[in-house]
Formats: sequence, C-alpha cells, structure tokens
Amino acid sequence: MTNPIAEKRDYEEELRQAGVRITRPRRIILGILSETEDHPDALAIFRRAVALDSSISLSTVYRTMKLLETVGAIRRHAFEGGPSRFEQAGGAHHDHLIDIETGDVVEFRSDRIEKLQDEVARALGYEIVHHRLELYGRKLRSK
Amino acid sequence: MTNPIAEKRDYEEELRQAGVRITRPRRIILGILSETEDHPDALAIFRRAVALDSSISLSTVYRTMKLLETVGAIRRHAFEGGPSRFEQAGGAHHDHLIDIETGDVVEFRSDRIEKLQDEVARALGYEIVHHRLELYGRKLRSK
DNA sequence: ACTTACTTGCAAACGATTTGCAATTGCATT
DNA sequence: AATGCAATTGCAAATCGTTTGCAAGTAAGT
Repeated sequence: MTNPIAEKRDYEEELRQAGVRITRPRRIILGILSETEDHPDALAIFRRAVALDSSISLSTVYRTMKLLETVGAIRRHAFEGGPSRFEQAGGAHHDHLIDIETGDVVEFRSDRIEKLQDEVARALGYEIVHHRLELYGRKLRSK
Repeated sequence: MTNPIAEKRDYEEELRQAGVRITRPRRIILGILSETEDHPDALAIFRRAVALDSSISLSTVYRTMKLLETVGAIRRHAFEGGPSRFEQAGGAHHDHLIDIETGDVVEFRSDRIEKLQDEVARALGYEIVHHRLELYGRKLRSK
C-alpha cells in the first residue's frame, strides 16, 4: 500500500496468469484500486479513471469490476442504501463498520464473533457458506 | 399468528391510531402479512393480493410496504442478490440465516454476538445505531 | 506487420422501486 | 344517507444502479 507501483505490477501479473488481457482501461482501473485506501463505488472509480483517460466509459468500469470480482481480485459490498462499493481482496477476512454520518468504512475482525456464528449455524442445522456482518454507527464524542 | 383475524384487527387499529386510512388494498395486504410466516418480497405479496382482489396494483403494494415500514409495522431486509423481503415488526430483535439453496430464512438471536458487536464498535470509537448480520449457508446433511 | 479473438464505447435494456397525474375512495361532516 | 375534500389508487412513465448488444477498436500470439 505504500508502493503503488510494485502493487500494480503484481496485480497485472496475477491477472495475466488468469488469462486476462491487460488493456489501457484495465491498467488505469487497477492503478486506482491499488492506490485506494477507501471503499469506492463504481462511479467514484469512474470519475478517478476519467481524470487519467477521458475516454474510459462507465460500462467498462462496471465490466472490469465484475471481471476482477470473478477472478477474486476484489470484493464487492452492498452496504445499506447505496451502490456497491469495492475493496481489494487478498487481505484477511474482516467485517465492516459503516459511519452513518460520513459513509466511512472501518474494517474489523472478531474471531469470537466468527466462532459464535458457526455455533449458531450448526445449532440450526446449517453450515455457513459466507456471511455479512455490518455495523452501522456514529462516532462517539470522545472524552 | 394462530388467529389471523384477531391479529389483523390489532394491525388495523394500530394503523388507524397512526392516522393511516384503512383502504381495501391496505386491508388485504395487512391480512396477507399477518397470516404469513415467511419473508415474502413485494412481488410475492402482490401475487397473493391479486388473488384476493384483482384490481390491486404493484405500486400500491410498494407504497403500502413503505408506509408500514415508516410506521414501524414491518421490517425490510435486503438479502444478497434478491429484492427486498419483508417481515412483521414487533417481535424481539433477531438476525437471519438464509438457506442459499432454497431462499428460506431462519431467524436467530445471539446475545453473545450482540454483546461482542457493541464491544467491537466501542473499541473503534463508535456506537452502533443498527446492524445487519446475515448468515448464508446450506443445510447439513443430518446424521 | 497480420490475424483473430477479446475489449471497448455507446446507447439501449434491465430489474426493482418510485413517482406524476387524473380518477377514485375513505371518512369526517352534515 | 348525501356531501366534500384530502388521502389513496392504478396506470404509465421515470428513476437508479447495473448489465448488455453491437459495431468499431485493440492486445498479443504468429
């Protein structure tokens, strides 16, 4: 995350391996994703992309996001109310806390919660394939 | 849930109190909701409603659902992939486990998970306003 | 450089949901 | 029971986020 160039290179190689052509729009979108710390939606990515190459279309952004998703390079989140937002895959599993005032997303992980989820599911006669845990909250006015 | 008529009556009274007119379509939709054990989407409600009064429109179903939601009589859930699904409000808080093969919804409640969520949020400097916890799984082939 | 399949941009289609509008209806009032 | 008006309806058209058909453009193996 501190070295965008190295990150981007890996990304491209990873995709080439998956049989994906590296085109100009894709390179640009990948660059944006690898430099991004937040969870942008398609339109935000599109806006940033257009700034680098005005010929890029929103459809291409959507198509690329879908491609990256099926290849497993990114993850899509449909938080309440808004459009899908994306994040790079590859990190460890985590859940999200969404600031309902700013839309900011904070990632967190609780093994204890994960474990309890499994227990609950098993008790109901199910095995979990995946889950969605989103906390919607507001910042505490700190002391 | 065993006495639809009594349930429906309460429902109507509750709404009248909230200043909502009881119209024919609304009465029908309320009847459907109070007899329903599952988590139907707008289209499913519409289909059941049309069977009782063919003049009811899908827009009215949507408008009524929105109305009931703001009045607090029902709750809306946007499970992954599909349209919003609804359930009567009023019961205790619970989360959902969705059978990814059948779409069936199982309600559950875990105070331990709730508690951990609060702890996590607080540790991050937030207070939870609401949350969404959905487990997507498949039935265990029981012993 | 040549070819061919993969990608693109554009505009039109999409599914779920909402909305403008003119016609209808609940219900408080006579 | 008849009246009046605001609330509600059905319909069609609009909306939002996203996907798709198509003809033109391009990556990359030869």
